[in-house]
Amino acid sequence: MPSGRRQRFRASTPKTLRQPCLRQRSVSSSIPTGHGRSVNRSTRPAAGSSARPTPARQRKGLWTAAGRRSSPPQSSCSPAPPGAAAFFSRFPPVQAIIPSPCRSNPPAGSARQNTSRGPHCTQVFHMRLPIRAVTPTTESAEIIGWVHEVRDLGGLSFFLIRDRTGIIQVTIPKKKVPAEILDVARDVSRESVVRVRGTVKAIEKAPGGREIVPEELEIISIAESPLPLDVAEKVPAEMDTRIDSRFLDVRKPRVRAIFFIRSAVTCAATEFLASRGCINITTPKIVAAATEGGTELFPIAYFEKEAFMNQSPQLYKQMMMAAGFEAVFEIGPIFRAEEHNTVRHLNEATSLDVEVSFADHNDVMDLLEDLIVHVYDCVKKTCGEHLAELGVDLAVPATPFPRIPYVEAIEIANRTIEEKLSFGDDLTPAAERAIGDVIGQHYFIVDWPTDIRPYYAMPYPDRPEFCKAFDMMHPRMELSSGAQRIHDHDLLVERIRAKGLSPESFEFYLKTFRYGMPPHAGWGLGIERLVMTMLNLGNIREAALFPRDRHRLTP
RNA sequence: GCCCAGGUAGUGUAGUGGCCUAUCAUGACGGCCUGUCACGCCGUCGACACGGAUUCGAAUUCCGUCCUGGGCGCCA
Repeated sequence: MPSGRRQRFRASTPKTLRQPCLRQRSVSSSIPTGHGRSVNRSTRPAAGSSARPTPARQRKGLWTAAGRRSSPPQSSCSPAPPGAAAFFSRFPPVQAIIPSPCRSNPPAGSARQNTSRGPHCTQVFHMRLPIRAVTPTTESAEIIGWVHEVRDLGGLSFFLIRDRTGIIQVTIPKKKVPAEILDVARDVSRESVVRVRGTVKAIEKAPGGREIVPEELEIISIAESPLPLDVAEKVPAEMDTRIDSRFLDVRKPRVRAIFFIRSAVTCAATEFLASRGCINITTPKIVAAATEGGTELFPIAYFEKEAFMNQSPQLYKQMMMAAGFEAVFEIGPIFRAEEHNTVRHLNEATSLDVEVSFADHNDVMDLLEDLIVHVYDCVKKTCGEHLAELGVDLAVPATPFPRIPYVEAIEIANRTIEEKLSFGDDLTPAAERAIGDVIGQHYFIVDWPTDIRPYYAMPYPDRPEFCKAFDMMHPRMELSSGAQRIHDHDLLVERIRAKGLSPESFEFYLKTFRYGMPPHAGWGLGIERLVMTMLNLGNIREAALFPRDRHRLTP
């Protein structure tokens, strides 16, 4: 039997040193769990009891604690992310770790007024301080976190405890702490969840200038050993291994930083678009027909009908122009059944889609570049620490982005690439990189040949072989594509036919063009690509929590 | 889908026919160690993807299967 297994069972025995007041608090009567059942708290093993808590019993105790809800969640009208504001309001220094749109400032004093616990806070754990909040001047603290590293020097041992706010050192001078704490410390494995309460000492030698000497130490959830990958990053892991155990991979501060920043990106984009009058919509992801032909669709069984996963909200956001919403946006998943296998493609991606009435392609390009700048600016202002973790020195792009006609773009590319492009070719990745090297910043490619753009792109009236379509490029790759759309019903039908598609299968869409359709324009932007290029990530899978690619369907 | 490269302890690697009962690191376990911060030192543990073939002899060569990474087409 592996030694790790043996250790796990030994560590499951209750080894908790509690103060009398804490004992009292933990033996309250049955409480609602918030999960449709009640759990009697007194089932938790008493300190020093000889009862062996099974892993199931341990989890039960956790559920009890985690499920407790003293009050309904606060309204989400608060500018801060729902839930997060209340949860962190007691610890103002920590708010900085939750990226929030940079224009949103919580009302002064709100942190102090709101003393009720947030929806995630619990009775048992409400004394817990985020690790960030423990400073050299803190007198005593109770923290809960994961065991990041253990260094046993003999008479002295160091435990690094990590939560999402940071890492703190817990120092155990073996001759000075109670034997019960030593017993627990001996059984702790890396990545276990532990609760530590103790005095805080300002020590220059310790990380963050402070450390905790424990008066209580409790294993809340033991981690099996060996770990599927090394969270402390002494040994690297390959992408595949990392995704197999993504929940562990994301515990790495560096990986976590990517997703904190991604959250800031989507929050900032949402806030920006709302401030420009765009209405946040949600459109169907299960659809009956292809949006624009071309890309492959994932078929699904929909009762007795044939259905597909949506490849783009394109048709629906245009329909909302006919609905008179005038400006809409959506951040949601898109599905592409293409069998590509590259570092910049996912089969399930996140798209930020925008559509605006009474606007042309130039108007929405202006909007897009303003959004990019706003998002970069917000990330730079609110995510400094996460950027530092990733070693990224973020430069906010300058506007206006150069707008290069397609014809010029292929000329630029042809100066350096081997396989020359001719008119009517789409840009190859090599061409994108060649142009990116010349331009050196975000840019647009405009005035595309009508033939290589979707049917809904508006041709120029005076030279219909070109259309009012554009791509927005990062020097490394395409981030967004958009266009002014055709709003004339008959022209649209003509273009659908010209693409070899059947207008009949688009009737639900075409119908909206017959009862008053305003001129409109819009674009779609890949969130993973935006994050990938912003943070200079080598693989788009780094920017998706649970990437779906050609071969991966789990986790 | 096409092309290329791979699959060796939990993780990351070395190893191109006998020097391999397989290297190094990390890890786990045991021991020593009171200021570590990738702690250090000693000892122990743990692996050649699967099936077939060639050979006196295969981690190494060949064939097949499964799996993975990257490039391309296409796209965001």
